[in-house]
Amino acid sequence: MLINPTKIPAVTTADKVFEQLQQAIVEGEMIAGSKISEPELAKQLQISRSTLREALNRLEACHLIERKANVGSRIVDCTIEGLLELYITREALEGMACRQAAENMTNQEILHMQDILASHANEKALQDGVAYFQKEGDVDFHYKVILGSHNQQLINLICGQLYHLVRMYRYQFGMQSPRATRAFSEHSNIIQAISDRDGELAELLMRRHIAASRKNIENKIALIKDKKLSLEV
Amino acid sequence: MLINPTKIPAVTTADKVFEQLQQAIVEGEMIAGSKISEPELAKQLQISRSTLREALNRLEACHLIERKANVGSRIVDCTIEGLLELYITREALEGMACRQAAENMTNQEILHMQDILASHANEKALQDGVAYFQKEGDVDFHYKVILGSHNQQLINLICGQLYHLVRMYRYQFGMQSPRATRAFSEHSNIIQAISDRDGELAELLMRRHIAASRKNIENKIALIKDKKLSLEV
DNA sequence: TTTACAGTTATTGTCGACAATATTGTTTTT
DNA sequence: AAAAACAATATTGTCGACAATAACTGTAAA
Repeated sequence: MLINPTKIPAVTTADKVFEQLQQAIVEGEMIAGSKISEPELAKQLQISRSTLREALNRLEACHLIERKANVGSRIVDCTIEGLLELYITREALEGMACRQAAENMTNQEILHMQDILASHANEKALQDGVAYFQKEGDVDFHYKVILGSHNQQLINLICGQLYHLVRMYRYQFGMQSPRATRAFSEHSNIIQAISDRDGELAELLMRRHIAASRKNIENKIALIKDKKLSLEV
Repeated sequence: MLINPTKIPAVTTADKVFEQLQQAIVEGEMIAGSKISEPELAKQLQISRSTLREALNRLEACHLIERKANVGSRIVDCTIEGLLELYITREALEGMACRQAAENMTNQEILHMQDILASHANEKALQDGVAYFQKEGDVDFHYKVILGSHNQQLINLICGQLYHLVRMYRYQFGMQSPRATRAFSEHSNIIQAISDRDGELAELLMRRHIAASRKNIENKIALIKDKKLSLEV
């Protein structure tokens, strides 16, 4: 399973450290909001501070850490507002990517994507609708669409930066989508629009698909707030 | 005039070098596509290679240079495809930013933006429609909208990364928009939609505004190709 | 008791040197 | 003569040490 389709094999040690730290941050092994001590972490990883700083620079580039001059680096905090902002941004970027995919994907690419979805459908039938998201089928589908846009600018922005944050939020907030079956049919409709070369519809459906996830989250949050309120009163 | 509204005062020398190089690349002083020699440039700037590399990392983060491991850094070169991809991306991101601006801007911010436009209108009248774009009034307007979205994710992506490239392309291709007056009225309509709190319309108008620029460029390119063709034949 | 200041400590930023890798030019072999 | 292998050179990646800045602690004054 391909987690990051734009990944270039890490050759330098700074690259490897970057990937290692990226995973550690995304999966919550390094706790969000905490400060990073360069000397300590360097000793722990058995590398020099320069090499570590090289890796930290790249982590900063994909917004997984924040740096202040002469002060230091902190792992980003996951906030509700940040999560919603991320979804808004995804809606804009992936919507456009989907439109471009409808225009630019090759017939072969489309066929391949249809195959993937069909195989997911089988797995889903077997495992009663739970497997799809647990196996990152969702992420996989979105990646396929994004790459299908053939727009390097969009690909870089979404895969290179946005999606690390997306995965981080998924881990931090333990989001196993309960919307699996509905999302599956939405994916199916999107692919249909793409294969019809209907860019406008494809964008619309993708935006709805992401907006639905966002609203789902907003509802949950509102629910939690209500509960808290009722507990407090 | 505020070129980069998200700019934090550069405190460290690496920061200053970064800004210096950024400007040099954007304005074409360092020629696009050329290779960067770390030892040479470091000596030229009278800083150590480590400091230079720190700056190069940030330039890479905003896609102004490209690095290959163990090979080196090159300044990105501006291609027609890249330019069009950039406009597509802007359409998606700034369209959404505009929608959010309609939802999130304070009344005061809206009033301020209306004032700005009005003052531009006067200048324009005085200087016969040329001044607006030369004074970066266009960039300024777009910045205001983006910041007005109050969406940090969008702001970071657009101002932190996309717009350096946008400005680079403007310099490289010598784009003084001839669409000044039309763009001005488009800006006016967008502000109206924002002040009406009509997010949907605001997004639509902004997307049209950017798409119109893109199509304008596409037409020019087609024209050039035709000329070349007729010369060749 | 709180606040302001000074000295101390620790962390970050910068530097020059060394090691590893890629490129170039030369020699050797087919 | 062309291609391949090898050596020489230059460039990038990594390291440890020093300098500059910020954070902390303790002391003195209000």
